Amino acid sequence: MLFGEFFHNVDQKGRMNFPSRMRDELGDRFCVTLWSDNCLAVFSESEWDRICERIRQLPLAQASKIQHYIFPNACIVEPDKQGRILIPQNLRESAGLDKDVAVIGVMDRAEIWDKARWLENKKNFNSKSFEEHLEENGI
Amino acid sequence: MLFGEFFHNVDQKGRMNFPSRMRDELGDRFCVTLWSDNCLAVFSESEWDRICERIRQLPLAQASKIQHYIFPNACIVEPDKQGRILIPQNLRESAGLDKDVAVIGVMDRAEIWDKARWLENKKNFNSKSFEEHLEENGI
DNA sequence: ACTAAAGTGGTGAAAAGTGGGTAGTTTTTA
DNA sequence: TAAAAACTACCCACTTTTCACCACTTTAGT
Repeated sequence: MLFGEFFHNVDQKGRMNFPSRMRDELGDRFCVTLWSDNCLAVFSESEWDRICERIRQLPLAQASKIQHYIFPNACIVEPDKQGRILIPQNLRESAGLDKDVAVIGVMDRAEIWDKARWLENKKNFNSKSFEEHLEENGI
Repeated sequence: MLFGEFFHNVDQKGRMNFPSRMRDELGDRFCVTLWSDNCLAVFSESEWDRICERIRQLPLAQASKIQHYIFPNACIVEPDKQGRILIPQNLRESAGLDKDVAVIGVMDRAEIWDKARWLENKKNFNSKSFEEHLEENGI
């Protein structure tokens, strides 16, 4: 289970540290791909297989759109001895990652956001809207 | 079953003592997460698993909002030998915890409030409105 | 009043995070 | 095709943070 909020930065070489707690959870290789809100999603290999399986089961027409979004913008990364990963430039650009990034745990995946964008996003989802969602969904 | 009202304080390191009676009830690891009213909710691991399961079963679009609220603002804590737990900074900030906090038992969960906010909240929920609620809900 | 439990504060070792150098490989360019 | 440039993996050194532990104080119960 992935959770928490961590702030790191991308160095001049394009490396970024990945929170150690999450590395423990994700295994020593994981998949990074473009996701909704133009953030990057990080999956463990097993979780990634599950996603692929779900996409495989979609009708071809619908699958195609999703496939074109996800797969060209996906890669497998392996942290170095210091726990850093190298995000390919096209992914960094797509997600608008510059220097300061936020890594957040979202249940079965992690997400990498530009820090400023993440903080902005947080503001829009407050306690009140949370309660409404809980109610709507009967939790 | 959790009940009662306890007052503790957070030290400079973000540690806070957790009422021993509640520790007995919650087990030796438990989950703290941001909840409604900007307070923190504390669940036993089994209770937490139940909540996660319910969220997992929601349609992806709806689940996403709730996930983004809860999971980045959640953590699993384990009391130290003195019975203290460490609340991450982002949780303390989100819940507005400074020094004095109130821990209250609410049936199947505990809640952690800033003490002043809790006392303020108590004032607004008096005997009269309690009776009205009982009546509204046919209890 | 004495004993045990609960609560508080502080310290040091280990882990995590950060920056940079170097060497080997690949890509670009003249 | 050869030299230059860019890229990346690996390694080392340093700083910062985290966490487990110890010692002491306060509270509660008999």
